[in-house]
Amino acid sequence: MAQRKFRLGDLQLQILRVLWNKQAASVQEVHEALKGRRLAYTTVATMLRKMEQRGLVGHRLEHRRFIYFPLVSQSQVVRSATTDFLDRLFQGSLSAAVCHLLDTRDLTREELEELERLIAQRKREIEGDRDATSSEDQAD
Amino acid sequence: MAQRKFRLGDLQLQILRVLWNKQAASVQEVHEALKGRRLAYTTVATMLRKMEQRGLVGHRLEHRRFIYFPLVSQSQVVRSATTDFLDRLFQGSLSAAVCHLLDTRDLTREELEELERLIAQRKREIEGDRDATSSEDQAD
DNA sequence: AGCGGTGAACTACCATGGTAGTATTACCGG
DNA sequence: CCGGTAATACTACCATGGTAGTTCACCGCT
Repeated sequence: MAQRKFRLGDLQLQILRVLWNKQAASVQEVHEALKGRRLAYTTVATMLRKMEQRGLVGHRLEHRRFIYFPLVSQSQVVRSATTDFLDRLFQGSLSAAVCHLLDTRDLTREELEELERLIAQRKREIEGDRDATSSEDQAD
Repeated sequence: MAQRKFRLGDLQLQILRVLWNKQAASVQEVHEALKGRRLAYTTVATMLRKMEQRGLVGHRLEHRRFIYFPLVSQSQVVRSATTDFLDRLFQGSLSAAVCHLLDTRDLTREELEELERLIAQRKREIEGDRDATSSEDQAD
């Protein structure tokens, strides 16, 4: 896969999030959705144009207005950002990262149990995967 | 604590990593440690100087050479970068992040169990913290 | 038909990370 | 004492993210 890394800024990410949510949106709508940041309308428009140049979003014309839509999927972006994060800070080691997370975030018992649930579920999934995928039994 | 966010670039992070490992190092040494990147000596020196301006590192004079040392701890940086990451991509939700991690990284059963161990351990720690500071004989 | 509003385009500007050449300085060995 | 070497300082340049003003075109309304 190795899609070239999307190194996105804050604003770009927020804009994309709006587009992911709405599927598509005019500059107005994006600006509105981002009103917490008190940006000028033109700032949003400019950013959108820059993002289009980079292939992150596209637009179509509709009643004289540009309707922008994402060209990259949330999972693509999140995945690439995560890889980036793990590489940069933990040399790619997920467990090192989780370890740090557990040590430095104040998690409640409930949250920890939530995580346990997630892991247990995932474990079941891959067990199932292994049994179902093919007949290559790998005894360890 | 809310230490102002350290938004560090790749090179800066790598340099800091060298300094964290060695405690302190001359430009030469840093340059050497980063030879994989094929940087000019002056690039490293410049970066170090810029980082000093930002308060990330300091230096002392030793036999006419600058010996640089980190002024920020690894945990400070990692913590702030992690917060940043979680905020930017998962609106701060750790479990959303872990969830994504589990879904998109291909983890082996062993890795998952390693994570379970980490979590279980952490759970014991906070339980112990909460109602039994001295008796560590908490069976679950 | 002119006019104002809406939206897009263009341009500009700043900060920062990254990169490196050039100038300067200071020490050391012959 | 002098030149070479090694290290630092200065400066410059580029890319990108972020921010916004100005200008221009067009549409609908009075």
